Amino acid sequence: MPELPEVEGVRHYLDRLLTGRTVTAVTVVRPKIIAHPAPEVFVIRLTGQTFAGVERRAKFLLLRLTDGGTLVLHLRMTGLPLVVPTDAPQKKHTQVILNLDNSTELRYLDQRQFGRFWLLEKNEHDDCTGLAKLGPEPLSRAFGPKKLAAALGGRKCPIKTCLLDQHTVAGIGNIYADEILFAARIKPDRPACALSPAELSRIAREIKQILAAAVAKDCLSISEYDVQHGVEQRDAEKLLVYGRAGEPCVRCGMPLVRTVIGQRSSYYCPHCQH
DNA sequence: ACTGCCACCTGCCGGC
DNA sequence: TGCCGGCAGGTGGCAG
Repeated sequence: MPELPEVEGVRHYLDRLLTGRTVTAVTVVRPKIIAHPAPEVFVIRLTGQTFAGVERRAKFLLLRLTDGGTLVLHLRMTGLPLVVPTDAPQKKHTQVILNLDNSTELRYLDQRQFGRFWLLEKNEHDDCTGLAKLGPEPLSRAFGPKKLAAALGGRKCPIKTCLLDQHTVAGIGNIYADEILFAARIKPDRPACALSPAELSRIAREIKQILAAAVAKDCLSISEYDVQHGVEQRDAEKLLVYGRAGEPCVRCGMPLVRTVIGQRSSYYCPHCQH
């Protein structure tokens, strides 16, 4: 489901409802959701912990604990953490439950079961999560055209594939990759090594622009991340190309097309993206 | 090291 | 109505 902007919305939601709460009990419905440590150890170590705050790195949620440890969560495609009253009816696909000290519980739902939890100790440096290998955070000041050019190196694969590679830049997913390349007027299948410095600058600028706008919009509609419905809605009207094959391009009016790049659906305007 | 391809899962949708 | 293939916003691992 989520790319960086949606994960940021979830971060805000969890930070508001979890900070200061203590875990009174842990139920692991589906053990494979716990990537590290072993599920039994996970339960023992997490019980009694208090949340200090919730941060985000790329698409990872970092639930900081007051003892210096971190509960890491990646939602992958369909992960959905909800904080609900203890007596709320349990929904299908509930995978992990953390009871909290205020008669609420954090319920982790995940239809496709791709999401994962990791519980890291204060000074645990073993990177079982993959966090250490991530590329720069696209909205940080440290990221810009130079960083992008350096990360792309002379790679021959399509620029879209490179943007989806979390080692290049961290947090872009399939939808925003298409939106970014449309805004930068670059065809998604262009080999990264064939892009000019000016084109790379446009891409770097649009990465920041598109993601920042999406984060801002998500914060405004955070109430949409609704406990009742359990779904956050991406405003599809804001997407200019994704999912719009056959519709007229908002810039030139020519029909948008769908193709497949790196086994992922890709949408672009063959007339004004080069 | 890079690249392509598959696997991991469930559910939904359109076509026959 | 029902079955079947294709598709889904992510990533890790494998082979070449």
